Amino acid sequence: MHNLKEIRKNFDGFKKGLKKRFVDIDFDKLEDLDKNNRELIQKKELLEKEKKDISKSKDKSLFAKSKDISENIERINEKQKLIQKSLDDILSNIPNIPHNDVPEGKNETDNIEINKSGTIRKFDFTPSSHYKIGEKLGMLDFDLATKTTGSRFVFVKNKLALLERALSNFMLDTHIKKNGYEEISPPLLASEATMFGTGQLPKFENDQFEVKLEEGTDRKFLIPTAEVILTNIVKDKIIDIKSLPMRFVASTPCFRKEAGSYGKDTKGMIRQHQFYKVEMVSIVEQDKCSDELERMTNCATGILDLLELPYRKMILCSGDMGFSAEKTYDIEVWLPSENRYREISSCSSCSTFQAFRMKARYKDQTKGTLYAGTLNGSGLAVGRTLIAILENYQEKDGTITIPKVLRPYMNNLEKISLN
RNA sequence: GGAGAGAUGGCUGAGCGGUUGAAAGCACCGGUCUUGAAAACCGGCAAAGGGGCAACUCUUUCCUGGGUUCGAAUCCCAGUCUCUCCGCCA
Repeated sequence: MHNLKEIRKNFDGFKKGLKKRFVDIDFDKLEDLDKNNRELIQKKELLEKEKKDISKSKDKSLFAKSKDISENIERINEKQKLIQKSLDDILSNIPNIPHNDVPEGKNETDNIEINKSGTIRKFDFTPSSHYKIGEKLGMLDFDLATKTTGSRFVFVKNKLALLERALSNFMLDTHIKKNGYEEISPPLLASEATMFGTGQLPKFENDQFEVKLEEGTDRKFLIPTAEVILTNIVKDKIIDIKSLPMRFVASTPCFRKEAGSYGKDTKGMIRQHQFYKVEMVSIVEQDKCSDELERMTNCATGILDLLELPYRKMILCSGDMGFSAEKTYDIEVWLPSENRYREISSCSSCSTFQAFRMKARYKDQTKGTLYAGTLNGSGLAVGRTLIAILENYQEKDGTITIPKVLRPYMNNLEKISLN
């Protein structure tokens, strides 16, 4: 969320920054409400002062007057709270302002490739899709998931289940031992406030799975990504600057409704309601965001390098970025069956956007109390990594060669085959 | 599920109707001392919001939301969370 105080200082700059996002915001209304709000606050404070003075004087003759003032304050307060609420409603639905580096563009077609890495394998047969391979091996079962649960779920079985687990462990180990992240095994449910903190609420409620609880109790949601719960570790906190940067990593299931993606990637496990993802989160001093984003992105691509999977790095255009992001790199892995790259990781700097929502701050010696910078990135999406391995490491006979770095995690198994 | 106890600043913790934004300690920052460091001593140190070019100033905030009162951290009600005991269950 944006700080109204900062917006006020440079309203035109604010408008201009958001123009890149192609969002429809009633700026005039925002400005009006703010002006109105401040007038009411001033009125209220004047009366409050008067009341306070009477109370301090303990002069009984003034008590009746004080009561009058109280009523007056109450009236103004009602009005002011209403305006404040409209103001908050508008503000909490405004996305982050794109960083200067971010190219202007409408949608994913305007994203820009930064570089490619790895070699694309030449097949002497037509490469099969991951779901065909998986089903033939009897280790991916979509029909069974439909029976027990519904669409967009999958049973991963046998050696592929082991591969999935191996991938999680391999990624976690790498980020923990090599990249300095602290391992976390977090709750998979998040409160409403937590979901607000990272920006999933209020605007994207439709994408979230909410858990049904007794009426009147606080709402809870299945996390759509560990980013939500890891980032909120610093919610409502004044962080000791010495503990920055903080880096967390977790492997968790993620739950998404995928509303509005009907007909998109209906086959296979590219787009599921539930999937495992290894997520990295960094909390940094606010001026360190850009450096940390590069570092984090390298942590993500490092995994692909080790797995020897070909990929490319994209910078997202303004129109394709997530709500809370100021700058995002997508890492796309090569999928032979589709003959194209598909997203396998997304690393974003959210500048102070989430920190302001969460009230996550630290004290800087010269600059006072500052909002922290928050970053998140997949390192990597485990389900999609599984797909990439199935497709890139498939052999003509339907078997899968296991990448060398994963073998220690799979009892030194070298190949996945029917037997 | 039954019975209690509690929630105060970065942390620990006092206060339980009237300059209490809040004692004390720790942490942190500045200084004196020291060859340097430690210790000791002195000083500083909450956040959010409003006004002001600024110095500064005002308001709010002691879990959240209501209420009582001229006045609430302190009393009442509701909610959230934490802890202890009993029961139940991984």
